[in-house]
Amino acid sequence: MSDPQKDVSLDLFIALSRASQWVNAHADRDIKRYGLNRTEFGVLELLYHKGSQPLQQIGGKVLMSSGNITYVVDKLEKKGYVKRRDCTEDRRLVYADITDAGRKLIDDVFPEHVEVIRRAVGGLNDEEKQAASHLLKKLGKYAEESFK
Amino acid sequence: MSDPQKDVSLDLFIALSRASQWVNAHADRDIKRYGLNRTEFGVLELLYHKGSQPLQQIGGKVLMSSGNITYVVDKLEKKGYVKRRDCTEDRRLVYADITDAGRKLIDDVFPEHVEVIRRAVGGLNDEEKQAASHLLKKLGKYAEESFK
DNA sequence: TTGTTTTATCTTGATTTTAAGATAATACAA
DNA sequence: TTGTATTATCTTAAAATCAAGATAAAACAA
Repeated sequence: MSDPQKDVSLDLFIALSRASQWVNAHADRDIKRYGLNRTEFGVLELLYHKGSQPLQQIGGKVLMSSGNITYVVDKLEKKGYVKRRDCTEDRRLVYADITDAGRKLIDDVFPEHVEVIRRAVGGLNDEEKQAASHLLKKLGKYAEESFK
Repeated sequence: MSDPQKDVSLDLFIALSRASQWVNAHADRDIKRYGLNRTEFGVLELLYHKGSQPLQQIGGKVLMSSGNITYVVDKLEKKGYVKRRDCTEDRRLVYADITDAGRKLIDDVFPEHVEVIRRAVGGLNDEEKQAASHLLKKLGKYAEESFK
């Protein structure tokens, strides 16, 4: 930063932020068409692909505060896509189950959504995508572990 | 997405989101120490590095709604880091100027901030960082241009 | 039992978006 | 030119979203 030549780390940081912002703009706009926002869609998709989860575990996977999970699940429940179910063994736990309507929504829109994402990342060819994925996984994993 | 093998685009999208999320977690935590949040810091840094900007243009660069620009600039102005200045040629425009206090803040904290970012992206070596930057710039540029 | 930990909810404040409105500049028609 | 319509910019107010802390309930350990 003090030296005149561009800093590679800062350069990477800016490129990462920009890329994420713009690719997400595509995804968000698409999700909006389904009457959901990014976090709602993320939770619903998680339940679809991974099955019922206690709220606690959802938070860990989507990187969200517990208060916000309650809020998001509330909204999904109001929309009829998710149902809460109390755990009988451990009564502190509350499971979120996807409903038939929720499953149908994902069935209907997920293929389109993937297509939108595919177009959004169309700036790279398959080989480049793989290279980028590999680097980003390494980058993300390190950033996560060193966050403490 | 219907075929069983992992989709390279979706894979990239997830890796991008995760990496951005975790690297930003480092940056956000650091920025908080200065009494600002990510958007405030982003706007202030923009004014520091690129000079005075009409509010409108800030929004374009930081990808924010016009209503939120007003809010963020208000806060920066209350904190004494920014000053509004009406444009004389085009009276619809309002410039945001960084103040001496704002400049001093960035002078003081930017080096530390860069250090935090450098540590956050420490999962890659310089060569990998350059490769990642290159790919991400390409990715971001395409996503931006195809967003319309 | 008592105290600690885990989990979910509630509450509150901060942030963001959206929509509407005010004002100014521009384009265009008469 | 004059007047009108359109467009651009910023602000305001309302509603939605998000995040953090406090609370409550249940599980667990001593």
